[in-house]
Amino acid sequence: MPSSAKRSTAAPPAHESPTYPEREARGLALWVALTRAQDSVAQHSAADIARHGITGGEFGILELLYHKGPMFLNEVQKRVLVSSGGVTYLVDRLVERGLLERRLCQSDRRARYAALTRKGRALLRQVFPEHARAIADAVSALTPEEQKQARILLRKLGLGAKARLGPRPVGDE
Amino acid sequence: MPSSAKRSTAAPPAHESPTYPEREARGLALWVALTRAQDSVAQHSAADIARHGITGGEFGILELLYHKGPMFLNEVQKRVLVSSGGVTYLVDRLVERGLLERRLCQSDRRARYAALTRKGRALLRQVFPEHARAIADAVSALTPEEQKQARILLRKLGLGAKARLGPRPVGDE
DNA sequence: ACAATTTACCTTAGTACTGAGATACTTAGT
DNA sequence: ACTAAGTATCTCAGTACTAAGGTAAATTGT
Repeated sequence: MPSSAKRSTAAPPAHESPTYPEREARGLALWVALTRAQDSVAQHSAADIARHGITGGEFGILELLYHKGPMFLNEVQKRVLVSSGGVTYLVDRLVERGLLERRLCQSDRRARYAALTRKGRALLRQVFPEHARAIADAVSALTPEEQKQARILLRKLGLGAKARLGPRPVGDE
Repeated sequence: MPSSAKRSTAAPPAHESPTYPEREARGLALWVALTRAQDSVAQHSAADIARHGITGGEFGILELLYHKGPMFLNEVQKRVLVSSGGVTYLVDRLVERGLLERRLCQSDRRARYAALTRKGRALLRQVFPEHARAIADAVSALTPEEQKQARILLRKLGLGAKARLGPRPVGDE
């Protein structure tokens, strides 16, 4: 039964890992934990969403419109984590399924806004509470207090990291 | 200059958002903060890595082998967040670039292990410390104490969520 | 009024994967 | 030895995007 134990007699040679200064080690450990946690919860989310034949990106748009109401596509793009081409692609697919409508803006003919159809609204009214429960279950390893604390820390982390993205390093290099 | 302000006279109608029980609202807020934070830091990581013409997945494998030494491909697959086909694909590309070698296992001819070439090791020796600094910068909105706390919470969250994935809901539907 | 710029959205080509199934080998049982 | 089952890896078709560039409409400056 120990199938790979036998093989390990021929396993690659041992190896010494380099070490890093405390600041770097701390940052890396946080980054790894952050990615692993996100991935695990994302799998819960995706599994729940997939039951309805929708991808995460599609659900993001549906959910946004369900909660915030009809919205111009450029505003949609700012709020979800996909590119502008991605919004077009996702909205196309949702329109094909009859969950979403594109409507023209009268005062600006470049602009369109997206709105849920009755069918889309009905779907989300049914699906979203279940989804919320699935997410709440997924994060329930943390107590309510810990969840609040984690949210505060993550918000600070996320906003800080985002702010550091824009300003290009000028000067040396 | 307020370009979209004009348009908002024709904007979609206001809308009432549904509300949810506290437990769900808390979980969703945490999930959003988690995803946003991960995305922002991931952009720092990707930007740093891209300077060397490598993707995140490729870097993950290189970094793993750099720190842990040669390893069987199935072990690699367990440690990075990609599928088995993905590992093959990524390793192929790294081999093509001369950064990695596939070696046969003598006692089990099904198995192969991957090892950095001298060139790969040299690349990572140069690149990884910079990368560690980039990540440390990206998360530096949190104090060292906050980073530790966040790491602990995220680890608990991630492991808990992962543990809840396996057990399939048996029974109805 | 007219060119230049900006903004909004879409199209196209390409990328980095995933998932299912195929292949090749090993192990266990008879 | 032969069969069955298990494991390690690869192949290939398909997916969900991204990035760059294009078109149309609005805005600005002259």
